[in-house]
Amino acid sequence: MDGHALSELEGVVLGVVWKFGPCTPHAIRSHFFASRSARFSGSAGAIYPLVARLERAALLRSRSDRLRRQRRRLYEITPAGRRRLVTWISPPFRDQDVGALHDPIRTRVYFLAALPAPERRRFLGDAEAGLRRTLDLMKQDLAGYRHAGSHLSVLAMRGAIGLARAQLRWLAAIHDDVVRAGARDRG
Amino acid sequence: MDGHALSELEGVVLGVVWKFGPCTPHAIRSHFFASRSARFSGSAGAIYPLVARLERAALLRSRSDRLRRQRRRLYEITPAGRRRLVTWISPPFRDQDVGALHDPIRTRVYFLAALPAPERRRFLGDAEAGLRRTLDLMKQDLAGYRHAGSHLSVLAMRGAIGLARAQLRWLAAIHDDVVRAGARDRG
DNA sequence: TAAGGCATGTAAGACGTTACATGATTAC
DNA sequence: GTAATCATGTAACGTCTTACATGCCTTA
Repeated sequence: MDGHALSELEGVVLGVVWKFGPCTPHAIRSHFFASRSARFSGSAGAIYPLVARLERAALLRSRSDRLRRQRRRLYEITPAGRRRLVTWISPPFRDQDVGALHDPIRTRVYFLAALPAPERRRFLGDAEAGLRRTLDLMKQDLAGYRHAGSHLSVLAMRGAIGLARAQLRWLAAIHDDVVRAGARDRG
Repeated sequence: MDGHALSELEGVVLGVVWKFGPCTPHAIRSHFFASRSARFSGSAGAIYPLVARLERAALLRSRSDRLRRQRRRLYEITPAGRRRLVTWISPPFRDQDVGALHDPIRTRVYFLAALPAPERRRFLGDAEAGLRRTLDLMKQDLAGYRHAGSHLSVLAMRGAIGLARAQLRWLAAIHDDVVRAGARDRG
């Protein structure tokens, strides 16, 4: 992280501190708790060592603070951190960044011939139900961001919603094929 | 992995061995090398210990083999492994499986106000170019799967292509907003 | 007064990756 | 003959998760 590239989590944390700082590590964690994406949990064991690392690299700086009698530490981004954030965001993109997205449902579809036809039907039904729930939650998030005037969060959320809709369209489109698929030949 | 749930990589490997087995660990690795998804690299340091683990858990069994004078080990799935695969594929899905997909481009969009407007334009242009390249490659993969008669691979690939198209539509839709966005207020 | 949110951290472990080391076989 | 591919593995490391430990503050 000193000479090397930032990890995905390091980049996001740097971005969060830039966008919402000065803030406590706990506040940073809250963003991950609130996120629909399960990529990172925002666990203490990840965040506290990470901000310490970023501070040692002079990308963040911190000061002690006190809220009532509650001790806490406020982090903010440094000019070097700001430059590093710009580099992290900017092209060129790595192949993995613009490559195929990872989708656990799709991964399982590759092996769906391992299930008997009724189970395959249940698979598709449950996946659709789960995606619809997620979609509803994301629509609520979207309304919240709109209300808060978080312009870029609104745009990003539209992307996430577009992906969920694409997943749902795909499930509907392949339904008949899947239920009939690969009964004897492993698909 | 004995009493616990299978990791994503363990599930996929079990599925690959079921679908293409008996096969060598090297052949398993090839599937990851050929995959458009960057979730797993198929590194030797992941695969060889993993198949050994699955064999200890009696989900795979193996036998020594020889191709010319090349020693190798062929793995195939056991009945217990087959049952475990079915469980791994089947609902109920975890929240993370039907939650928002992780998309590195979208992650960066949250912080796009950190870039000046011309850089934001370049960001969108490069992302679009990268996604189009991926899309083209995936279309070739699709044709290959069709030709090979890999029915479920065709269906899965249609899902991946649908997602890439959704990403491209999203980028086009937010273009004007992004370029104007959050010049002073961090978006 | 109990529950839950705010706040900071550490320890152990799971799970990957990168890099290395070795050797046989095939295609140019 | 030499480069690429097939083939098997190990060692060191990075990074994140789970679980634990502690304490303050607010609300019901």
